[in-house]
Parts: sequence; C-alpha cells; structure tokens
Amino acid sequence: MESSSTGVIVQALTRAIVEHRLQPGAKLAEQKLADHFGVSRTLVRQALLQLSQHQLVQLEPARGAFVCAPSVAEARQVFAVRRMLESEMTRAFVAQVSPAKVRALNEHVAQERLAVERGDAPRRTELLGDFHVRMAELMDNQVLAQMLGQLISRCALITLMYQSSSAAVHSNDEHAQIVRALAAKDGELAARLMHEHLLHVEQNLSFDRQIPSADVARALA
Amino acid sequence: MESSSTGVIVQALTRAIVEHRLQPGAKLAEQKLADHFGVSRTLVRQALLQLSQHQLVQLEPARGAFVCAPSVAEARQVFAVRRMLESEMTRAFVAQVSPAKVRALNEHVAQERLAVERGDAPRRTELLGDFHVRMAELMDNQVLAQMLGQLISRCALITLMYQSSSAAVHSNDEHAQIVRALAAKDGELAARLMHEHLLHVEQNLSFDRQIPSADVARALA
DNA sequence: TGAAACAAAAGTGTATACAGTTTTTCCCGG
DNA sequence: CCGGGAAAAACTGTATACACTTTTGTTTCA
Repeated sequence: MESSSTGVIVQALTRAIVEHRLQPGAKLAEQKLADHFGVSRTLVRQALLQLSQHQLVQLEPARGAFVCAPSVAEARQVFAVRRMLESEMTRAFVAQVSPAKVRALNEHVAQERLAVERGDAPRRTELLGDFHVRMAELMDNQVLAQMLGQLISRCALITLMYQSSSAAVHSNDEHAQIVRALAAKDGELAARLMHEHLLHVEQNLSFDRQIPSADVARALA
Repeated sequence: MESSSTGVIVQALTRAIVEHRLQPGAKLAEQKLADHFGVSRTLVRQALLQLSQHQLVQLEPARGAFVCAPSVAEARQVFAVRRMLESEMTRAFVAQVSPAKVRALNEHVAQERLAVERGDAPRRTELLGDFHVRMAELMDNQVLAQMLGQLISRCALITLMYQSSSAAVHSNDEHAQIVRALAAKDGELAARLMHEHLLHVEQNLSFDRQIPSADVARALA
C-alpha cells in the first residue's frame, strides 16, 4: 500500500524545507507539486498529509498546505523535550558503550568539523542534527531514533528561522566533548554536557527574525 | 485541507485498536471500512496512512492494512524511551508545580481507582495511560504531550498484547505515590518513582502470548 | 485423494472528475 | 486614484473509474 512514490515526494520536500529552500509560510499548491513530480494530486496529498504529521507543513482547511513557521513557544517546548530525552539517552549510552561506537561518533564529529570549516551551511546543519540521531541509532533503539529524528527535523526548521550565525563551531566542539565523556564512561558528565549543549543551542537562537516568502518552483528546481 | 471526517475515522479506529476490539494482525479492508463509515475509500486511506504513522497499523504494499503486532524488542524499546523521557519530565514537574496541578492529578488518580474497583478494563487502561499524558499537559508543553500520547497509544497496544492480569491496582498505587512526591516538591524521589513505575509495568508484561484474529465488522459495530 | 494450473473475484494503487470554496481579476462608482 | 463587488479562475475535498496485484475457488491431471 505504501507507495515509494509518496516517499520520494516526502523526502524531497523535507529536504527542501529543512535546507531552507522552501521558507516558512510558503504555500505548497498540490497541482504545482504534482506537475513537478510528474504524478497526480493524489500522491502529493498523501505526502503533504505525512509532512503535516511531522509538523513540517501546516494544513489549513480549504486553503491548502503551508510550510510551518514554528512559534517561539513551540521552539522552546521542542528544546525542553530534547533536553529531557537526550540527557537521559546520553546517560544510558555509557551502559552499552563500545570502542566501535565511540569510533563511529568520532568519525561523525570529524565530518562535522569538515563541513564547518568548509562553510557548507546546509551540510553543516544536517550533520550537527544527525549527531544526535546517530547516538540513538547506536543504542539499538529504533523507536528512540525515530522519535529523535522527528524532533530534530522540527529543530532544523526552527534553527533556520532563528539561528544566529556562528553557533556551529561551538556545537561541534561540544559534540566532541560529549564523545570524550562517553569514551571515558562518565555517564554523569556526558549527560550534563548534553544538557548544557542543548541549552546553548537554544540560547543562541535569536527569537526576533522576520520571514520572507518563497517561490516553490525555484526551490525544487 | 484536513477534513474532520478523516479525524473521526482515525479516532474510531484508534479506540477500536487500543481497546482491543480490533486484535493485532486483523486486516483493515478499505472498502469495508468505507461502507461502515459511509464515505469513500479516499478518506479511509487517509486515515489508515495516519494510523500507520502512529505505528498502530502496518501497511503492506498491495496487500493492505493490518493492525500492528508490536514485537517484544519494540515493546522494550518503547518502554526504554518512556523511562528516559518521563523520569525527566517528572523531575522537571516540581519546578512548576502548583496546588491546582496537584489537585488535578489527584482527581485523575481517584478516577483510576474507581475504574479499577469497578473492573472496567478498557476504561482502566485508558485512564492509567492518560495519567502520563495529563502530566505532560499540565506542564504546558504541547510538544511533550503529543509525543507522549503517541508512545502511550503504542504502549496500549503492547499492554493489551502482553499484559498480565492484576497489574492495574499496582499501577494506580504507584501513580498516587508519584503525586505525593510531586506535592512534596521532591523531584528526585518523584523521578525515581516514575522510573521504577515504568520498570514495573514492563516487568509485568508476559512476553509469551498468542494472538487470535479479529472480525472487523463486529469490532466497529 | 492431492497438488498444480487456471479462471474469477476481491482488493490495492493511481489518476481523473466534479462539487464547493477561496483567491484573483476586472469593472464600476465614488 | 482608490475601494467595493461581481465574475472568473484557481484550488481544495471527496467520489469514482480503471489498471494491476493478490487472493480465492475450481477444474484438471497424476
């Protein structure tokens, strides 16, 4: 039943949204998307429905689908949940840490650093978010990974709305610190570092931006 | 865009699934559901798609939709996430506790006790789960509440697959203990009690059941 | 009797049609 | 020149149609 066509559309739109090519508030007209992807509105509607469940688009009755513009309150709530969930996840990580897992995380952090140094903003944002999902995956908890993935794609949208410029280097450093604590099997320290890290990310957001409008055709070209 | 018809179908099916009227593995044929609800397959498909995202039904390509039968591994993962999230939620609760909130929780616990004493199994399961969602709502964190709601409806399915009989009274007692700790503003104790509570619930599951098959028409009558 | 093969029925996946609503356009009066 | 309003265009919401797949039932042959 689950067609892969729908999945392709969901993924393409997700990337376009979290990479900021589709700006918050942009309208997603069904027929235009259908033409773009070469399918009927049916599949586009399925995709938009999924994206609305992921809180990336908002559906307004009889008006259509729009890229979400998370409010400040919502952003703070998302970060509050992440702090609760991820500090504990970090603490639990040490119980099943292994050299291979530490190596995997270190490699990820190295890739982050590369993207940061290159100034590759979209890739940087993607990798900095993926660090957290990667941790969940390494814990062999698919449920956790999925849940975190959702939270973090919402965060990507928030970050792109509100992020101040130079927080990326700082985040990368903090990731490295966390991995060091994990390697030393110091769960308490790692959990505290994760908690503070997420506080820093939230504090570095500037909740007083304005959002322009976007052109759908160009963003997906 | 979001029709309320779809929402009605989602809710009806959700209730039918978590209340065990539709058993794990039962097939949900689109046309039969469409006839039952007096709508076209279009809306039924939308609803089934949503339910699949909530992990309550599984979609198999070209074969149809079936009520999920969570594996033991998945059940353990869900509980692991709940322990991480809810122990921290409980700890954070005391920071913004108020007499009104304590009263609300106490009233809820009283309702639980009523349902337990009455032997009203579906209502009991619903209320025991709602306790946790209620806490999230009282924290004024909609994101947390939504996330927990998802986890708990998955838990309802798991519980109904695996739950041993007399754990309900125990859960109710533990809820009462947690509220007392919250009222005393002892976050550390409350968090520990919540953690242990969720461990108990998981330990009381008997992961060696068998699942019969179900009749859709009867369950929704 | 039992199993393989084929035909019929039922079911899913996608596209299209159509009704109702919203948005845009255009014209007119001030 | 500007604001209001009606007609037209565009868009969403739901139903239906149709192709293709899976399931079921039946017939045939060993």
